[in-house]
Amino acid sequence: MAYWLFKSEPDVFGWDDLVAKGDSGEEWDGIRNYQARNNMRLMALGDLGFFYHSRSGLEIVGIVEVCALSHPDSTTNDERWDCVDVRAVRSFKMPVSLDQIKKSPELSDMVLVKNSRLSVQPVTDAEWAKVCEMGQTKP
DNA sequence: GCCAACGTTGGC
DNA sequence: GCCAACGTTGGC
Repeated sequence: MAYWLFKSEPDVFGWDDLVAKGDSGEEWDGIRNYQARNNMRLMALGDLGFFYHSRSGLEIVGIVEVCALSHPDSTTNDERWDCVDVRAVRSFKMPVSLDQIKKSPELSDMVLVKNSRLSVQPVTDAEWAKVCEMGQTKP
């Protein structure tokens, strides 16, 4: 199983919005970046991901699960763009801020730090464990 | 709200 | 195939 990180602006679609969608989850649509799309194409059912609030908030607030494999993005007719569906699994007890992540030597290689523009990105097993620990949340 | 960094587009 | 121009993202 692989780990990922999904970014969203809370003013547009935040963690609470995904939680409100319940177990059926929601399309992670609107991605118009090849690297992000390619990452979604690599995802398997049951893969887990962090949910990160960009622009405002700047913290990891929850864990999501991939509940539908990559499929055409329903918000466009452009067949280049695919997306997965995700559903909320659990909230972080303590959100983990970008600041904390930047200060943690173990997390200095996270894509979140190194390529802040990539909105769907891979997370290593070690990074996953560390962030969960910092957030006092079950991995 | 600004702007640096990055990605994409399109003329040549 | 290069690269200037443009558009978008996201931290600050």
